[in-house]
Amino acid sequence: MSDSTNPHSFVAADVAILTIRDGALAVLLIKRANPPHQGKLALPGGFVEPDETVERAAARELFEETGIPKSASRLESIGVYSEPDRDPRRRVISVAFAALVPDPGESRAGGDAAATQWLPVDRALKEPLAFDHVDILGRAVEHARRQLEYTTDATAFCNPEFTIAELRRVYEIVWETKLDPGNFHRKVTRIEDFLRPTGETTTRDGGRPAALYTAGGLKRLPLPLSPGR
Amino acid sequence: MSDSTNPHSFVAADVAILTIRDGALAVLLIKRANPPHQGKLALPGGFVEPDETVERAAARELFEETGIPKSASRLESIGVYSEPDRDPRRRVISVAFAALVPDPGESRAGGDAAATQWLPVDRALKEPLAFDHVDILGRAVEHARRQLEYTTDATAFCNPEFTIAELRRVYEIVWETKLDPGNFHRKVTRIEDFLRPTGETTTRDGGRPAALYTAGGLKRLPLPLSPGR
DNA sequence: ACAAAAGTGTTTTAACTACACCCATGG
DNA sequence: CCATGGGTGTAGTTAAAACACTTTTGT
Repeated sequence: MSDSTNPHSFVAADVAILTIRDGALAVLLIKRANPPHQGKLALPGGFVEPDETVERAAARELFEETGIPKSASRLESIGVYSEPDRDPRRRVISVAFAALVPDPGESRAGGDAAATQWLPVDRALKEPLAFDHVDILGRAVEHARRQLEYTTDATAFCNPEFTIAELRRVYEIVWETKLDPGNFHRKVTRIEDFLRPTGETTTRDGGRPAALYTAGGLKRLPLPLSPGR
Repeated sequence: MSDSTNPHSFVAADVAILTIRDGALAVLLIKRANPPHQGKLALPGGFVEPDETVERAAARELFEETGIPKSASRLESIGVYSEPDRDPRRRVISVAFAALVPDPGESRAGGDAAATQWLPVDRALKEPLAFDHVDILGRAVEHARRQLEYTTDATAFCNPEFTIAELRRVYEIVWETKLDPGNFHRKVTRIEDFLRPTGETTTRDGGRPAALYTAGGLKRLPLPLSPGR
């Protein structure tokens, strides 16, 4: 670490809160009330306070906007955005996060609901988002797609108890593919500690009752779950 | 982005410069000349200047300490370290990078050579490094191990022209495994755009002349190159 | 009874492992 | 000629893809 002139910055945490809604990957956006970029859509975010880490700042934003505690989601750092002029008023370095959450439904617990909305990501990416938030969102989506291959993060999109078909739909939507139900079932149930059966069943998806599962302790898949090959 | 009180910080870029030396994964460490942690070993790093991005700051550190330009290495962000008390004197948020570079040999181009040294990572991880640099180094090594599975980053450890066996040794050292030479050869040569044959051969590793290759344009492997399964 | 979704069995196909074997050089 | 590492051939094993088929519910 060398000496330098005046190298201090504002550090912000911006969060792409992703969920699956109406059969599509969606992101929570807020309408900015103040300049810069007043009135534009933006990712939730805020400055990192002197006594908190960037992760805690991101978790705080997540909770404020959705009421979802960090423990019920997957929150991952996806990059640092530090172009000197990315904020027109002053130097702000942003640490970007992706949060994968279950669909919270129409209502949200906290935040000023009027100013927030869920938007399918393919539409959100065409919006003129504030700052470089289009870049951040793009990377968040890319990150989510890859994470599903190598980790158990897909379960973060599901309710605490879910069926294998619900989990499969997560993969199908995020990867934009069709997966064979039978082969998928075999594949995920064979992986040790990925899914923990509850013993309960449900018929909420119609047809034969499906076994319910919760996420097991596994975080990284021993073999990648491939989108297509 | 909400308003807040006094949320500005110093932002630093710290770089774990990794290479393969004497058959082991090694990291470049500097001996700190000034407090805090004076005299301790640390990763190269420095504050981000007002007109540069964190990536550029990391590339600058890399060049200053090794003389290696960013283009000849793989430089990747591996995380943000922001515990409020990680620097005892003031709030410093560090953006950590891993740089994968070919072995530069005994001499180094820039930097004050006396204060820098290469250390095998397993030894470095037992040293009392400054700040939270042990954590950063650990994550850098973990990152490198995973990157080798899914990307073509292994070529960054090799000289511009390398043989397939030299590439194989990179994998064997980083993954601490033995790989079958024949199967490895077939596997990597079959992947489109991974390796570009130069037409030249070398006998520098003994035995039958080996074809020389340069890195192709591919960045992500279509199928993971697995360490063991 | 029928539709719809869950879950299992079976055949085919592709990939990986292990290891034998040949090739081309230096000494 | 022999040692050394480069590279190819090949048989056996294993996993994945495709898809037919059985199971269990709601209506």
